[in-house]
Amino acid sequence: MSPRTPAIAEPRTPLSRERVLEAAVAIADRDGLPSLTMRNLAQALGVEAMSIYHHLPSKEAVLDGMVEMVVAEINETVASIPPPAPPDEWKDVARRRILVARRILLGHPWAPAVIESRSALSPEVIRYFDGLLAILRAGGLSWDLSHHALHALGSRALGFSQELFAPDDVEAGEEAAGDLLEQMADHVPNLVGMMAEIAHDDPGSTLGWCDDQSEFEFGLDLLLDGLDRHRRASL
Amino acid sequence: MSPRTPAIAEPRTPLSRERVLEAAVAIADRDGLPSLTMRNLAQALGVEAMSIYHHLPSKEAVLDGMVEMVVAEINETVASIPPPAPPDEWKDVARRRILVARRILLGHPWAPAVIESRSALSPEVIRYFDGLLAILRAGGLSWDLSHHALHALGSRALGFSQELFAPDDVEAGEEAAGDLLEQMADHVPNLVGMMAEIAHDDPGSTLGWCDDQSEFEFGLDLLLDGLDRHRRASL
DNA sequence: ACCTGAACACCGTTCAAGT
DNA sequence: ACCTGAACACCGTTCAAGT
Repeated sequence: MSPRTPAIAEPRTPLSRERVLEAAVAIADRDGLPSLTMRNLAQALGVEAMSIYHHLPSKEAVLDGMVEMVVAEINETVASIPPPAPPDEWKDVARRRILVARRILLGHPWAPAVIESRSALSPEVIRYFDGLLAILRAGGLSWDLSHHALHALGSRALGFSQELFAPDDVEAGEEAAGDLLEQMADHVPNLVGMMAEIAHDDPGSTLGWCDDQSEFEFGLDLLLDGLDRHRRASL
Repeated sequence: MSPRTPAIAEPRTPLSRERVLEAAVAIADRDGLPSLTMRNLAQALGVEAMSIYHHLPSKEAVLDGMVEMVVAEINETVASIPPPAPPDEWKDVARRRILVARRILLGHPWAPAVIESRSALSPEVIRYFDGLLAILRAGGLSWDLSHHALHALGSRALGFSQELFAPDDVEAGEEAAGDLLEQMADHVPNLVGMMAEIAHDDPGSTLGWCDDQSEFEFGLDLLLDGLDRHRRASL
């Protein structure tokens, strides 16, 4: 309109690797991973799909970058956790670190699957494990035991454990589970018994009867306690 | 050639759900999951892609069926393992069952990822867990502890734990890992130290320095031992 | 009932062209 | 240097048609 308005039609902030990755994370967070297509991503950025390839070489690179983004957030957050003072505190410090990672990952439900699908190792993930390793060492675990510990914890170290019975729609999932169990009741007497017992102890919990958070912590403590027992046995 | 040869041009065995799934498993075993396309699968069966939809409603259903196939094989194999006699043997029986599942899964490298990607629960997987639950109960674990145990074991109960540092090409992966660590040496002193120590203890093991099988067993025993301690504590 | 061919609505990506 | 439009080589799947 005005005479000296630059002729450029709304160039806005120029595209960049950072902006692309932020938009990608936002789409996956909001609409789920299947909605993350190159065309979709471009549209969110107000740009054509092919423009992205000027900043990232491929969609795989986009996924790699998204993981970096999330794990970088984890690394920044855990950096403020103080290191263990007496060796016996290593468990609590490792625990806190892992639960912080978990809290952040809960905001990015797509992240576990994507992290596990990466065959290349990511610098940020490596940094995370290096920090955890520092805690194990400070806690008095040998190099060998620390190595075993990283493997034993696996993705749990990053705060997630891919649940085998995790329907994407909780309500429909619970109903389907109920139907299936009822239908197979004769073939799966133990599962039927278990569910009956749990429903008895905690009525009204047939829906959402598993608390993911406390199940995660139970498994985590099982591993941390076992590792600490190994440590004490080797003193 | 001969006069009374039926006019049908080599109909062979008619297509069936079973045949489709067997072919699908074979393709994924041999060429990897990305090679499993509907067109590819049809070609292996000597048929057009659309013919498959007469026996399976979708590709998702094909993947579901493939999981059923593999876990059914596991269920058949573990069926011959005798149940625990004195309660204290439950750990060994559970261990044997899980390692059998693992051995079978090793023949189907695509299976872990596909199993974890299924949101619907599979009858064969449910049967497997029901059998494991029977062992836990026979071993004296309470319903509640058994429930925690299933969650804590998670996919480990089926014999796999998705490794975070698992390159698809081992040789290239090890080299890339070495390069990356060297490059980030200042930022990841603990990992560098760990690798140096392990290389020192066991020279010539820089390549393939992690024995997946023994790492799996270490983590498994950590969990089983912890669960058994809970059991004894509750007596 | 079972299978087919063509077509549709998507993908990620290459390439030559624009500014 | 950065972005675009058209096109390519794939996907899974629908549909009308064949036997």
